[in-house]
Amino acid sequence: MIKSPRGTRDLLPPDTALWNFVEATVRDVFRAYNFHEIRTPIFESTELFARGVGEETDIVAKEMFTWEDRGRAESDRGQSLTLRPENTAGVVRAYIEHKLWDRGLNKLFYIGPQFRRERPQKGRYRQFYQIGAEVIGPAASGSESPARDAEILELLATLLDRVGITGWTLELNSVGCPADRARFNEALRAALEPVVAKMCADCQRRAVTNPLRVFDCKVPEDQSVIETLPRISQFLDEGCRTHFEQVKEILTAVGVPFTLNGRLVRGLDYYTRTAFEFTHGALGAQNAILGGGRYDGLSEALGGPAAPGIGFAIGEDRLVLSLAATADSVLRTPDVYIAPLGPGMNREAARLARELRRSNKDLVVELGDESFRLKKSFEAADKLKSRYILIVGENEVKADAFALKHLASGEQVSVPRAELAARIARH
RNA sequence: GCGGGAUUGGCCGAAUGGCUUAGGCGCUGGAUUGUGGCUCCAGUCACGAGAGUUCGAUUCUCUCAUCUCGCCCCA
Repeated sequence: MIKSPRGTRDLLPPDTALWNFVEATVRDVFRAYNFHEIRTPIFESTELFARGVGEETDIVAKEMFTWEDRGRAESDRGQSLTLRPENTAGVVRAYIEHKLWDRGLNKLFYIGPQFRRERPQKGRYRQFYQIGAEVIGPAASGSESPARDAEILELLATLLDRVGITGWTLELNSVGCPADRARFNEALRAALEPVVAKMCADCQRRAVTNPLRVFDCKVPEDQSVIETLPRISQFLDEGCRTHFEQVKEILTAVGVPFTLNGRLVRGLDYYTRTAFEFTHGALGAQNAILGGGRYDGLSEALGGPAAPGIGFAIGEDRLVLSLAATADSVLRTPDVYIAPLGPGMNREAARLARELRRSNKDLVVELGDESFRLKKSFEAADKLKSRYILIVGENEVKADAFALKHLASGEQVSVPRAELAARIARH
């Protein structure tokens, strides 16, 4: 049997109803904040990710699905292409390519699949879905303002509430500018040198490869040492410090709760200043339901104009996973099941179905078959959880009035053809 | 890439070195052919793949695959 590739999965009903509910709700929220949708290709030139995400990141170094194009045209042949492992680089590429700043488009959102070749786990797949948004534009558009950071975070709090996620935590930090980080890294290495020998094997490795990651350590014995290490907050320059203060002030003013986490560091090279994560307890080791931050230098790194930006990506798989609601609760069931009774009734049933659907586009109409015995039609209507069953038999056709039965109450009435749609509609 | 745990029918879930091997849900049909949801009856569907041990394996061993929980990293 051919199975779906490792780390991929089929989403089936009723789960798809839950996914659609999430996406519809999210679109509503984005609309209220005046964000507009962008759809970028699911594969891009490999160079985009190498430059945009960072050569040294795990994503680029070992997790991308990459292949070489073998097109006929000289321009295609040999080009290295990659399934997108995240969507920010693609959005910024499009921003530069189409000069979106000239069109006043600076608040964009996307929903779509991303690909990383990782070991699958709970809430981690090789094809996974992200819902993300970016605010990007020339500094004159206000894109650098702490007000944008706060608005994004407030939007996220609203979004999670609307979707029905309870018990989330917003963790907040500032990772400063590249210059701040360089000085911090230096100080960190210096501070680690005398003590690293006492730490766990992972930390000893991190101390060499990427000192920032020492803060991710969860080994209890190492915590006391980690507490003594310098924090990024001590290395922020005046501009970054003020920026972060203002973000916190606005958040407090609008009433979005947050926790400062001086140990929060982001994995991707392009992040600057504000960094954040929303976590949820029900997710095990992958407790981050979404992550994001500011990336003021990304556009320039990709050859574009200076364009400060801030964005986030929600792991949609993880979001759905932490939803308390069951898929059944958002699954729409039929309003009416039409039961053609006996030979020749399919035609009349089809006409009725068409009339009902045309007269009220919100009605969900399920059509049975004339070969069914009436008992079987009832069973089918019950199984589908239809609200009404509409019987289409010879008597009804003669009278041009049809037996309509409410299945839950058992109440049955004869309804003239012209009144059917109104009768069935939800009140 | 590295560890631990799993892998029984459409789904959940027992037992067992040989004697069809549960139970529940589901699905199909029936209990006299224009009225269901309850009940009853009948039917339906399996031991992840390969190799080995054995007279014989779903049950023991090994390898692989997949899933899962961690590490790494991230959404």
